[in-house]
Amino acid sequence: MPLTLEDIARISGVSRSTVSRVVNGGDKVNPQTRERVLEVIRQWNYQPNAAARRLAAGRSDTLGLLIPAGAGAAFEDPYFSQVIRGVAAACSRRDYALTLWLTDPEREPRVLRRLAANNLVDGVVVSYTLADDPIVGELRRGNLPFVLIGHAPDPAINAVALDNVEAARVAVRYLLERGYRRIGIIMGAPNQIDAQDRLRGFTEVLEQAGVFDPTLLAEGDFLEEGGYSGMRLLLPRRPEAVFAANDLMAVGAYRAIQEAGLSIPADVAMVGFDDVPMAAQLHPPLTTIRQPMYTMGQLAVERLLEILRDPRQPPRQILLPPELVVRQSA
Amino acid sequence: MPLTLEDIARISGVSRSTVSRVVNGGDKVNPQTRERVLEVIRQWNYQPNAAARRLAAGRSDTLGLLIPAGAGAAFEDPYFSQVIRGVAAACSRRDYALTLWLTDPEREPRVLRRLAANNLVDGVVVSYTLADDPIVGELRRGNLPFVLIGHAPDPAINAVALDNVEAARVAVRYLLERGYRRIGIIMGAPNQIDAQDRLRGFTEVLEQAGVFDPTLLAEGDFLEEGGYSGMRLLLPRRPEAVFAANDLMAVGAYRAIQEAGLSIPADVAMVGFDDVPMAAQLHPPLTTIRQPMYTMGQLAVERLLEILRDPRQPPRQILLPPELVVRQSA
DNA sequence: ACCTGTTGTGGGAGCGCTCCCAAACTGCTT
DNA sequence: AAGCAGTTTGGGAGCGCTCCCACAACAGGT
Repeated sequence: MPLTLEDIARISGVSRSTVSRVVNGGDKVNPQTRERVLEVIRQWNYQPNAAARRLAAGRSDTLGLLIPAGAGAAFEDPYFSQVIRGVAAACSRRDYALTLWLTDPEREPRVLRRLAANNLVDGVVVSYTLADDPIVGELRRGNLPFVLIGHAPDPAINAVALDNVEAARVAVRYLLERGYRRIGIIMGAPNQIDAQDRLRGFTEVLEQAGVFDPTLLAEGDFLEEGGYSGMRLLLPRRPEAVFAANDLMAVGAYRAIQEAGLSIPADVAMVGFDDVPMAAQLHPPLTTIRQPMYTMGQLAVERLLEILRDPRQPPRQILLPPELVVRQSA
Repeated sequence: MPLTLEDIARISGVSRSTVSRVVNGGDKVNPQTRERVLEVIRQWNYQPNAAARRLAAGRSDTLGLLIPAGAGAAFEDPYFSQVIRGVAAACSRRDYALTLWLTDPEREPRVLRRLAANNLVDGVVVSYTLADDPIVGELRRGNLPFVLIGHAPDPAINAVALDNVEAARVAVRYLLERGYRRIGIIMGAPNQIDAQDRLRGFTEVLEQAGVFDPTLLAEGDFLEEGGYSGMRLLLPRRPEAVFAANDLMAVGAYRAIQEAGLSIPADVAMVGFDDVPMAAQLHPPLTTIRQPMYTMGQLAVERLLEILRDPRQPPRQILLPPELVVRQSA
């Protein structure tokens, strides 16, 4: 049986309260007493019972990470792994536990309500990728502190994101500068908000340059497969360059291009999005927009902890600047 | 303020105990009473407080997943993402929460002790990849139910794993059958148990065939970079085929081979290990050993739940058969 | 000598549940 | 009419902590 606070108190000859103060880095404890108690704690390897603490204090020292992409196909995308890594690393550093919820989007509200009512977690980082995801409304209505990651819908909401519209602009401007005019896109899954944003940036720049061609739009799904089929559709239309809305689709696009006996970038130039680890390993190495998923995960946690410390803080959007990583595909 | 059991009891005109019974699918409740209470619960959207439940029942409905690979470099490997996915999916299906710990191996015992003393989790799935990881001893000494994933060190321990030795044999035998004789290996990180096992299987088969050549062993690290440098070392020794101890290194090896102006499999054949999603997308598509990480994650959770249901069950090792996926690289 | 403030400590109450045992009610037998 | 088994319900105790208030001890100022 694990020891309790009371046990430690008895052993070290003080009261429950004093031990509690020591454990919680309490303020008003005689240094000698503190030392004595700490020694006992060390010696007996006492660990406070988290459940009791939660119940009594209404605080769990646990954060949640909610990824509605589900355990489904979308999880192939290294994007989510990197986000998880970042969030987990930050939690671990801050001595918070991390509860992970990979849900289907439909089950999400249920999960959320459970989390909130429960003080299972003190706050939650939510990956926001689905356009019109009702989760945002749900979160606002609830009173569980949260930070969105991936998209910042509204300045009144805490979020960490890349400016996807601007990022797409950067990519397309670069292609224009390199002299490409017939520029196509393999779009992301249409219900994904990043996909919509990237398409918007893409369209905008090309229209301004007067070279927008709607026949060079191909639907995609953010997966390798969609990149492949998107590019197959695009190739007969002879694009000089193609912007893939994420790297995974760029991989598929490469496959289609190379199967057609064409070469990158001589016949078709490519720009991707995300800069997943694989991107640098492709042939030729992929020029892409870097999205610092790992860092975003960390930032989201830091922000969340700030909010927990001082709940009255005004909301803040942390928008990271897009960065173009030029390699050899464009 | 969220409602409590007591509130529901008052509203529906019964006692705390009765509501508790209803909530927990209790046995002895009058069907009409049950209906009435359920209706109130639904109407007021009552959610039991998990912390209180944990404290009172000593059960948390939460499983832990411990990955000592850390938030470090090793996490580049999709292996871990897939395991996480599998575990998360199974937990979600069984209505268990999942607490994720990506720790440095050194911090791991501390985490573990915290988990155990705490009833933070009912049980834990532990990724076992580091040879001589003291965690196994630690787990045995403790009384937190656990299942290892990735390697099964001992029939007395619950584990889900692939037989890595046999898997390597399968790969090498295949290469021999195809007529290759100068067969090299890019080994995994030397402190990883899978790396050792795979090397063993590799060596064994070649020695039996009388074609083992110790100059065709190259050190690796399970990362892309190590695959690249390993292959650079190997190439001057003119191997006809190379077995990479995981797919990520095969990617690096491809890069080295192609940079050298050689072709796969004509000049050098390649076999990988894991069958990560990327494997099928390489040029040429990689022949590899499939390791069903996602399934393994699920199986580990199922097994853990079995143990929780009946703690006196004899331990069981679930060993999955290796499967060679023949594509075009060998 | 008194009061005042400061520092350190102790213990009661309570967080929201589960578990257990006892009480109340039912329907049936003798 | 009393007795009994079986079913259904109620309430006390307690899980291990935190929070709050009370109190003890001692300093310094009047």
